[in-house]
Amino acid sequence: MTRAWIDTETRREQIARAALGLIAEHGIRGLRAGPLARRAGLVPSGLYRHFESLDGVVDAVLDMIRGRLLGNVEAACAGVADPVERLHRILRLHAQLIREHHALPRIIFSDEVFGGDPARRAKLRGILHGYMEKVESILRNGQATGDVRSDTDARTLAVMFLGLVQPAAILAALSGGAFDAERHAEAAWAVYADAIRARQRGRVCNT
Amino acid sequence: MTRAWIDTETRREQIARAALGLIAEHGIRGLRAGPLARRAGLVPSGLYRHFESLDGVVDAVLDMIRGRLLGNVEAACAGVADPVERLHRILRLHAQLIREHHALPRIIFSDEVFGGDPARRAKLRGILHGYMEKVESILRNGQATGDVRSDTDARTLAVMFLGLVQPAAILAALSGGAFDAERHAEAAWAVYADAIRARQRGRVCNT
DNA sequence: TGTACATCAGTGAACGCGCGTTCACTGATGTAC
DNA sequence: TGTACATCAGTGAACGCGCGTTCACTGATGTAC
Repeated sequence: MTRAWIDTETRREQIARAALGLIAEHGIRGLRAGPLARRAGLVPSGLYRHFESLDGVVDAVLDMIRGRLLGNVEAACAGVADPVERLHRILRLHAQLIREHHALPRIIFSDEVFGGDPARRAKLRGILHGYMEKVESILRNGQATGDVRSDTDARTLAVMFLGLVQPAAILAALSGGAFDAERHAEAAWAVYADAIRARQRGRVCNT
Repeated sequence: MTRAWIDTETRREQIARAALGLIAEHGIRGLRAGPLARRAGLVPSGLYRHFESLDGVVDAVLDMIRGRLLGNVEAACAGVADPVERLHRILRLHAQLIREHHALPRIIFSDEVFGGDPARRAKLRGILHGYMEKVESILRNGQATGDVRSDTDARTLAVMFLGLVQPAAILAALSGGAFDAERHAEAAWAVYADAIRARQRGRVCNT
């Protein structure tokens, strides 16, 4: 077998990507040295040229996820001013992301990340908080301009926003794709957008 | 040390309860024979008098969860006719349940359950589906009586309902309780209830 | 009411397997002179 | 321009630990006669 001589930077990426795939298929418990190495095209012991341990790989995966999430936010906001429209685009991208990487919910909710090392837990919290803060600031912005209702605080609306995809992601993962998360996201969005929009809340004219 | 001679039925319960506690504290990976046995007041090998394997314990825990969830639904519906009020009560009970048993989200999203054995995955799916169907039927009921908007299908509204607590549960678990899931649930409920209620959707009078 | 026996919940020691990680090595790549 | 050498990505074999599970046992409880 001919050895591929690849510099550590791209190897790290390959390995992280392979890890993401493995996790998507078998959960974080499926992230084992053997299969991971094979998938990345080397031998188990070879992993340790590029990572100190498997934990290091998990960290790299988390970094990757953070990047994608924040990338989504930026992409969604680029060239769009309306806060509600921004959220809509974030939601769509998020739903797509989950379709492409079933791994996402699995990583975020895994004990590996959840229970285990406090440092890693803090890291995950940082990621979620970062993402949520973006959403929250968009909402607050909308409240300032009068596009979004002000009688509910932005944080609550932001957490609700997360709730638009999250359960759908789980149902999709459990049903093996039978449940269409993107479709749900779209339908739920209509309700949500309608609910957060500022309007005169009074009696309705039947005319 | 004096041995406690306890019949297998109550032992199974004790063990399942101990498992729930362990999972709450350390995630499903924390469900190991040693600590579990100690917590239940026996020796590791003693577990195998009552369960075939640790997998069996997990199954028992799942059964326990199913029982609690469906119990909540029943309790919430007892003596209440209004569908929206029913949902409100379910939501409150659910939020309480999560506060008392941080384990819940951890189990539901764990790979142990998620990735691993297809049979167990099906079981979890059954639990979630059962729960969701109850919610859905309440919503459909509301649509029939005209209390709930009919322009969105009940399933979508049901999944959204799950989304009211779920992200909150995760944030609470990650923040070690700093984030108050029950409080969020209540605030989010106001928005949700308002959104699902049937109303004339037309122009609004400013009087 | 006492005795014999089956059953069953408990114990500690040991087994064995999976799997992450280490180690000593090989050979390619880059660089100094 | 060729040679010597440091560096670094690769390999296979082996190690070692954690942990689920098994086993042979002990002694309590329930029951038949």
